[in-house]
Amino acid sequence: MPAQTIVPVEANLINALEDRGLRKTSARSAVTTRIETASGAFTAEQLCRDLPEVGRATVYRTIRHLVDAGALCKLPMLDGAPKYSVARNEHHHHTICSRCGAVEEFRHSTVERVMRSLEKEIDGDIVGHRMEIFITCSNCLAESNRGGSSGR
Amino acid sequence: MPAQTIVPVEANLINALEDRGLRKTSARSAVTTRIETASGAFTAEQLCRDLPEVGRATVYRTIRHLVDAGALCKLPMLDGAPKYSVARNEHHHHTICSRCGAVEEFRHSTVERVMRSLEKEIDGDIVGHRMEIFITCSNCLAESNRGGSSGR
DNA sequence: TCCTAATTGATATCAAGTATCAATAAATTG
DNA sequence: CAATTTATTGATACTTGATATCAATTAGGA
Repeated sequence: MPAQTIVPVEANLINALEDRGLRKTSARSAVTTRIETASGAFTAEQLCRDLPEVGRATVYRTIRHLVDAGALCKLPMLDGAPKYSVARNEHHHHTICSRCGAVEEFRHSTVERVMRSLEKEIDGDIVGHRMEIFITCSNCLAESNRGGSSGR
Repeated sequence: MPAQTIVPVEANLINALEDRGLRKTSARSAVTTRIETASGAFTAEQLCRDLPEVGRATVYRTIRHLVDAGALCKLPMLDGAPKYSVARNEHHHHTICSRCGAVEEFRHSTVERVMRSLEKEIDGDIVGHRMEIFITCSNCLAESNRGGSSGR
């Protein structure tokens, strides 16, 4: 058992698949490393376009596995296809820039505390929650200050 | 101007359309009264099935108008088609029963207060937010207590 | 009533995503 | 390491949800 065979912890996504008893294949590695390399949230179609060597069905299947494993968050958008983002923290929420679509993760204890206070008011058992904050991100703000009305 | 011509305030949805300069047609009335009569949230396809006399395109168009007018909320679901629910209060959130799909509206000042405290922490300008609480509603709880494991 | 612009709805089309299934690749076993 | 078994792949067809087109129809003002 040489120390070299220890898998680096950064390889999160492919591990999440192996933990579920799924085989480590080149297609799945291509998908997971692409997700880990690229920055930020993405749609399934974007991934397909970025990885023409991997079949569409496989891309969709791999995404589904990752969501089932809790390694990816599925974010249904008000219009168009859902976005996916890597789940870095156990429980968290998202900010979504309504101008450029950038998604960031955040967590705040107050939100969780509010949930607990709502339990009394809500008729039924709370089993989960979801919260998205729509923002204009600092990049987009800077751009509109700089460029004037050019911000597409 | 006889008093009789005053429109009852309950006819909310068709009014919302007229307020936007849209004509009051029989197709639109059929859609809005169906929405007002039926209870709870619905999908576009459900409406189409309930109103075979109205064309699909018209159903979808009318829904879109109502959402644009702020009279309907569009709720993207984690899977499948979005649901729509009548917006009774200006600003509110939703509880969604993950067993039967029932949607209820709620509002709570604490949630809004939390939003204000998050403004300091978030990089960018907050332009809105969305929050859904997933519950097992009291009906479903009662049913599973009564029927045992029959809960579908 | 007449006129014009808005509306309708059958149809075609688009987009996102899933099912099928023969060919292929991974793991296992002898 | 070869043989065997089983999971996986991906081209294709299909499903579903929703929108575009456009001739026929209708609402509502003049």
